[in-house]
Amino acid sequence: MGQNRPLYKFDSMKDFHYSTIEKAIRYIRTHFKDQPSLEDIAQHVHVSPSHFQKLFTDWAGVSPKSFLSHVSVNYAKYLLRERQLSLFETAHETGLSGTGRLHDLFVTIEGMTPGEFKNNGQHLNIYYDAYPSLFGNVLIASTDKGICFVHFYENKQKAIENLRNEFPEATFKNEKKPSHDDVIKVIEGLPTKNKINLHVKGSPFRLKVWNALLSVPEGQLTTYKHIAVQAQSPDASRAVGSAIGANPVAYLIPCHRVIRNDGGLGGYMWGPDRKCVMIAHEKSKYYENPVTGILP
DNA sequence: CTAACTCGCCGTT
DNA sequence: AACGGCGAGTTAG
Repeated sequence: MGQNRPLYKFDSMKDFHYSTIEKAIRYIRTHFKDQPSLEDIAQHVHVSPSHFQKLFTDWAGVSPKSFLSHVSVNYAKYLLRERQLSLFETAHETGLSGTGRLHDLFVTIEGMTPGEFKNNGQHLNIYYDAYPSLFGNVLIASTDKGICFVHFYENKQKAIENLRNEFPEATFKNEKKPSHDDVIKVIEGLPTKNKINLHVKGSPFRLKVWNALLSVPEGQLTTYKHIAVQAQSPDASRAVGSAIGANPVAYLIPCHRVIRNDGGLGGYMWGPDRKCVMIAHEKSKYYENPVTGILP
């Protein structure tokens, strides 16, 4: 399984890696029934098989062949079945044990005060910068109370615009902060030095939903319905969907760990492919080969 | 037995 | 009043 292995030698390689990997994953998802060979996949992403093999293994920690078994429609269904057996216990027991690599438990939400909320961020200093990450480029921003914005992006200017849009009256400084590095660490599944604070704005209902998400451990899945129950609105699955979609801090509030009750992947703000990659990658750290024997 | 469809849910804009 | 990152029940194959 090998966790904690260095994933890259150079940061600048990350983005190239990710786009190649994403392309490969997309190919695998749409062709999984054909069980494409290493050659097939490598050819599709225009890389030599041997190079692709290395690239992929460096990125994921498992070979493409092993990885293939993670990504399929049946995979999600399988997880769902497994989840039904033990979700309550595992989520709660593991969630509170504090052992292992449950970074999300170290994340706490501090809602914005009504004032900050209403003023659109007036008198708020916001420090932001763009970073490459395991799952593509991210724009990270923080106030002095905590992280307030994490968006994956294709177009940097657009992303910055979204950020300004979120807090129209705030003062922005293009400046790196130490807390930003912790965010990257979490995204890469590595331990962080410090506890991470979130400083986000949202209605009481949204905060409830986001808090519920924080109790979903890394590598596990839950459903919109289940979150609705936890938020004490058991019939509000759909509203939960919108609330999750409005999550301003990607990955830290793990909206990628929520799938449909029927086993479907569900939507994702930053593309279903990316969601699928995240799920598969997290899962691959826990099981070497979880679905052997149940593929079609 | 699945896959598509319908219709109800409920917090936001 | 309309619109979703949804779900349960129903129907068509």
